[in-house]
Amino acid sequence: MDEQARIMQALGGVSLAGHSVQGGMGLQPPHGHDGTDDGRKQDIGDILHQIMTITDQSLDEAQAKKHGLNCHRMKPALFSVLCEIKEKTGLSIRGSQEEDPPDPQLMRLDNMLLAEGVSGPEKGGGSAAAAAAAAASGGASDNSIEHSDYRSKLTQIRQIYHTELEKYEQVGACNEFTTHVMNLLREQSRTRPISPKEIERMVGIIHRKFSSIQMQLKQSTCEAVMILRSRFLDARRKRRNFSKQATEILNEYFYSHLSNPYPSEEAKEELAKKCSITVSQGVGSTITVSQVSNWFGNKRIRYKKNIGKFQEEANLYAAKTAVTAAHAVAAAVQNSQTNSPTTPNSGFQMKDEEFQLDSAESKNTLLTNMFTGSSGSFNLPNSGDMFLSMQSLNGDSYQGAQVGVNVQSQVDTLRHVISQTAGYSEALGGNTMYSPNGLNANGGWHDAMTPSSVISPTEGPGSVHSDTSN
DNA sequence: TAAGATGATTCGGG
DNA sequence: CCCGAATCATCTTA
Repeated sequence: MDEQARIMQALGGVSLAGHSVQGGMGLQPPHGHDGTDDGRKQDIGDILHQIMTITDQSLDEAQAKKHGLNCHRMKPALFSVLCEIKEKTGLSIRGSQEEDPPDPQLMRLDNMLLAEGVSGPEKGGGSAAAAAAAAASGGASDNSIEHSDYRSKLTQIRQIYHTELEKYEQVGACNEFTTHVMNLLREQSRTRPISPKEIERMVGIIHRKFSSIQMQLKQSTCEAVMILRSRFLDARRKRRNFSKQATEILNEYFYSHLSNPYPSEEAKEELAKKCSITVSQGVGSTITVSQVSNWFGNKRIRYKKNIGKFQEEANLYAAKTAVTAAHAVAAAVQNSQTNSPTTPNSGFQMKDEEFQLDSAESKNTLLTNMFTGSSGSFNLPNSGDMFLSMQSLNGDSYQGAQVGVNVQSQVDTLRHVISQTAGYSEALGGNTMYSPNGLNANGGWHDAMTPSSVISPTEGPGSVHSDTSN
């Protein structure tokens, strides 16, 4: 290696200048006055030349020459000179490289591979990978398809990594190579001085080389994992719109609980299930609870941000819900008439007079009183606000009011049909779905408590509950 | 292809 | 941990 080159250089220095070998055993300065010196000089120059050119020759030739040199009468002298040179150059060599502290980068890589479940315990790697994947996904996902995909890819990487690593570690490529080099050095030690320290150093170099290969392996493994991960995350980020039915279900719920659009955990689950059912026949994907949460989060914020934009949608769903509720009521009528035990709308009787109230505010207050037992302490907009918003945004107050009236009358007629359960009363009496009644002056829902135990009118009693506000 | 819609993510607050 | 808000990235639509 470079050391050899250095020695060669030193030897070259001997042949050219000769000063560096002053005092060498039996060797005289090349510029001595003795006639005999010329002959020796010639000799040495010859030998050195042979040595220098030995690498240019074929193996056989070199072998032969090597033997010749080995047996040369000047060999011991030259050898000792080389020893001396080496002694001197050795210092600089030694100074040039030592230190071998645990590489911080290597440690980082190791840690990462361990964390990613690549270099961890062999068999349990799957779970580690899953954990890593779960961590990567924020722990809130159950998209098992992508998980398994990710895991299998990770396993692949892991396998490649281990087989490669084995080549360097367990199979002992490193040791093999080391012994080979040591043999070579032993062989060479006959023609040139090789100290144990030097061998040690050589071994060190080899080990470093191998560990740098290992490092590269780890590095590229890490890279692969990172790429895989980013792809995985990208895939997660890649969104697909929900199916129309799913959106409809969510919207129905949202607008029928507009005063408090915070579905409980169970409600979310139920919605997710419902949406998944309708979705699955279309696309085949499922909607998770967290997706429902996302949806409601987005919906709330966007609705609040621009109520006008959603007014039409709100009206649509209000009407739709009212119609659905009408069916439900009709069914309830039948049920109550037949006194069917399957309908849980048993005891709770709503007084008609309570439904005669026109003001949304008083209605809400009343409902609140009814269900919470407290006097309306929160800040609700009056019905004027509600139509005002429609007016200003639709540019047609009459139309907006008309819709409200239509729904209202529809609801009113329904109200008189039958005494209602709490759920129906909210669906009808508290039919705030087409107005932002739930929003207080600050634009927040938090104060607008709706009657507890709200039941989605589209489903009948006891289906999706959303009561507790958060 | 730009603009708008929409699902997902991130961040700070309670 | 949930929420609102801001933002990102993709999908849809005109």
